[in-house]
Amino acid sequence: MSDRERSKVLGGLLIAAADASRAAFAEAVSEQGFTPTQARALFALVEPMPMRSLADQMACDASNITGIADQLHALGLVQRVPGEDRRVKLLTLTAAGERRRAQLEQQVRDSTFPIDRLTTAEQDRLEELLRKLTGEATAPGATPRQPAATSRR
Amino acid sequence: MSDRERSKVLGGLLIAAADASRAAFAEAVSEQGFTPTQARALFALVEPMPMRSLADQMACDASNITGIADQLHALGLVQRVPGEDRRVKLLTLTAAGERRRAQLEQQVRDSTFPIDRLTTAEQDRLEELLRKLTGEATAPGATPRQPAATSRR
DNA sequence: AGTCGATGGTTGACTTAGTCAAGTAACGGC
DNA sequence: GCCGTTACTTGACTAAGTCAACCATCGACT
Repeated sequence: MSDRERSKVLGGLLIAAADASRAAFAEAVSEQGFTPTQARALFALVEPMPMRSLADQMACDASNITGIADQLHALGLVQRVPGEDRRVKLLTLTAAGERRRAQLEQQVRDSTFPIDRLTTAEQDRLEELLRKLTGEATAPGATPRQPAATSRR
Repeated sequence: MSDRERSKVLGGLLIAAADASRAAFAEAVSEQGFTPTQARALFALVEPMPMRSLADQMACDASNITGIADQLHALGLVQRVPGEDRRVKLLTLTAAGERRRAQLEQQVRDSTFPIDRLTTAEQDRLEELLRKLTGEATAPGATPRQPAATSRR
C-alpha cells in the first residue's frame, strides 16, 4: 500500500523535475528562436546524417523528421544531400547552420538548469540512480566515471 | 566544459526516466480506456472540486478543464454541480465515476513502474535529490521524513 | 443602490508534437 | 527481372496546451 503511494509521489516528483529541465531547455533555445525539437535536431547534426538515423536518435516517427527538416531548411540551416544509397538524404548543416548551432550551444552552455542545484557528487549519485531506474548499464560509452571534485557554481 | 556536458547528459537521463514513467502510467490507464490527463483528473477528484481548483492542481489553463470535464461527462463519470458561488461548478464524480476511479486506482496499483526497480533506500535518496533539484523544501506537508520502514496509509 | 474590477467557466482559433496509413522510389537478394 | 524491404514524403488525425474574447457573477467601494 504505502509502497505504491510512495511510487506515485516519487513518480510525480521525477516528472516534475524533468518538466523543469525541459522548460529550462525550451526557454534557453527559444531565446534563439528555436523550438526544443528543432534544437535537439540541430544538436544531433554534428555531422551529416540520414533522416532515418535522426528519427532513431530522436526516438520518433520518421515522418516527423520530414517536417523538422523542412523547417530548418526554410531557415537555411540544413540541406538534404543525396546519399550514396539514393533513397537516403543526408541532413547536412549549411554554413549558417553550423553558425547557429554554435550559438545555440553557447546559449545552452550559459543557461542554468535545475540540475545545477546539485553538487557534482550529488549529480553522480543521481546519475547512478537514474541509470538503474531506466535499466541502463552504468555507462553506455561516455561518462567513464570521474573522481568528482566539488564543482563550482 | 565537462561540467556542462555532464549537465546535458544528466538532463537527458532525467527526462528519459520521466518519459519512461509517464509511458508506464499512460500504458496502465489506457488499458482502462483513459488518456493520462483524464486519469489525472479522475485521481484528483477524490471530492467535488471547482474546475478552477482542478486547473490549478493540474497546473494547466482553465480552458483545458472544460474539455476534460466534457469528456468525463460524456462517459457519465462526472457532473457539474453548481456551487454556492454561482459562478463555480463543482466537478463531482457520479456513482459510475467512483467505480471507474477505484478500478483505475487498482490498475495503477497493480502496474509496475520504472521506479520499482529501485530499493526503498534508493527511492529515499532519489526523492531527496529530486527535491533539492526542484528547489522544494524537504516536504510540502505530506511526507514528513520517516525512517523508511513499510509505513502506514 | 449602482458601478466596476476581478473571478469562474466556456468557446474558438491556434501551436507543438506525435501517430498512422498509404504512396513513391530505390535497394538487394534470388 | 521480380519481390520484399527500406527511406522519405504526404495527409489525416489525436492529445495537450496556449491565448484572447466573452458572459455571468461576485464583492468591494463610493
